Amino acid sequence: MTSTLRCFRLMESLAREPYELTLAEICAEHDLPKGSAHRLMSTLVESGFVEQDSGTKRYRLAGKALWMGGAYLRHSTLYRVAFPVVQDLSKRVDGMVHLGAWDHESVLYLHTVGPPSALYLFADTGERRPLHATGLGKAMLAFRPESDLESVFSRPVEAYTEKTITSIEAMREELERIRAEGYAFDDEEGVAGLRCVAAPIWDRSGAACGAISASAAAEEVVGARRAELGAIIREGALRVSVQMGFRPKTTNLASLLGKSR
Amino acid sequence: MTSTLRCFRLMESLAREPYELTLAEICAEHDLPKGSAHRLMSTLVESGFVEQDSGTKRYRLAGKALWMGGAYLRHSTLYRVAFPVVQDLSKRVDGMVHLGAWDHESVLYLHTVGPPSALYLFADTGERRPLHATGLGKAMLAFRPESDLESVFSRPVEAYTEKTITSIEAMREELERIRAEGYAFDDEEGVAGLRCVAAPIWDRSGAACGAISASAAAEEVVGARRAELGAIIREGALRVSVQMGFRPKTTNLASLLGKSR
DNA sequence: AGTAGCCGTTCCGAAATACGGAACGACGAT
DNA sequence: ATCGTCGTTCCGTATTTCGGAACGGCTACT
Repeated sequence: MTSTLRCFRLMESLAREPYELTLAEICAEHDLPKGSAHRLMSTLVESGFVEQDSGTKRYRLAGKALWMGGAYLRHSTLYRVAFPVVQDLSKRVDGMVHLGAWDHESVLYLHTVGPPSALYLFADTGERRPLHATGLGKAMLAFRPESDLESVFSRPVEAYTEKTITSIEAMREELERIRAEGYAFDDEEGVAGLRCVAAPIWDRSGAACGAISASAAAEEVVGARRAELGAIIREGALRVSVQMGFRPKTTNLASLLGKSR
Repeated sequence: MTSTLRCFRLMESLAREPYELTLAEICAEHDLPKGSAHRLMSTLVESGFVEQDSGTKRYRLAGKALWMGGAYLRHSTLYRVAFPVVQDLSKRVDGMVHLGAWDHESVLYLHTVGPPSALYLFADTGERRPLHATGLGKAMLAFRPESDLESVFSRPVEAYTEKTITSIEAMREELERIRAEGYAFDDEEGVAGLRCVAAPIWDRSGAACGAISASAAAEEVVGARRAELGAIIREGALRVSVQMGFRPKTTNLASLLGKSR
């Protein structure tokens, strides 16, 4: 293992709770001698991505880390194209709207816009969540090649709530339903008490590269509200898709948007 | 120079436009032989922070970079405390509200909330801007030790518009005005056509560690509107300060909030 | 179709760097 | 005042990095 990779490992542990570590804690976590850990951390500090608190001597990520993360977003066409749409959707559904990207067989959260009507607190940008237990993930998976589905279920998947779909057969049926309806419905499968509706975003090559979701407390998504949200989100996601260069095979866009509208 | 620091340098060039580079471009930019650059980039790819497009062979930042940037925000108490306040302020002023932190003698943008009434497009999280040409920067500088001011002007400062304050004497007067009014006014000093009003956030130790600003087209911030915005932003920033553990020296908070309210 | 040039990748001996145990020094707690 | 903890420094050994050169695949021009 090269020293560089070791440095990255150490830096990564600063990106997890509790976000601030002493040298001794780092040594314990990575099973390193003090001298080595100190040298590696000094290199990280010199790089500017890590800083050491002059008082507590603890190490933490520096502002440069945020800058680099921002650069990822600035480069992301998905983010740039979807940004105004997500904001618009948040207003139309008056709820929390998420934008996620397909990344290494998981959902990478790119952006979240909260409901205009209420305060919210969420800092999930950059978080990674599983495909099988999120509306975003299911929406993408439904329009991905079979191999991706199999890959997800090649290892046991975690059940986050009692409603989480954990078998590939059940998921296959669910994905069929999603393809038929054009949007995914997450019924407290990832977080208890939280329902969400999601639709995929296709890129120029026709691959489901991302998704948009609207989420709300379970009791708010009942009856006709579900299909209503579905139609809004599906339409927004398609708008993003077209801007991404996606050309629907059917010349009739209406079919993708369902019977409503 | 260690190989690790070289890796970080290469990674940083991927965080700048055009965000995607070929090996040859990296060699040219950093004056490296092909073999060395290839090895360093391979290490970065192995780390997971950089990925190589299988088609174009170009290197770019990977999702892990976003994750790490997000971790910085999740750890930031300033971000967590100010988040709901910034959102509330955006509604009250119906405009763009920025949250910035003091970081290495510049303004580090942590968060932006757009006007609820209109679409906007901004991805400035993680961007760094100078203290002397932003409302956020001036607001902080006004409540910082003199040494910080001198440090900023120890080198020639860039004039972004014809209104940018470039002399330390003029800035000293400006900061005096800010201390008297309790908020900073950026009159197209950073970007032509853009005015903004900003107020500092103090931490437990009484240091101006961040600031909040409201910005709008110059023609929207005229007459009484300026003081109106100032009062709103100042009040919000103080709310954040108190939550950060700041104890105003004056028992009378009203003095910090000015005559209004 | 042929060929020249560009680009990414692989290989290898020489040389510089990383390695980690041990000693040191600065605090804080007992 | 003393012990223990923690971060820092030092140094000989061993491993890794270094970068020139050769290779192979691709594209564009002839």
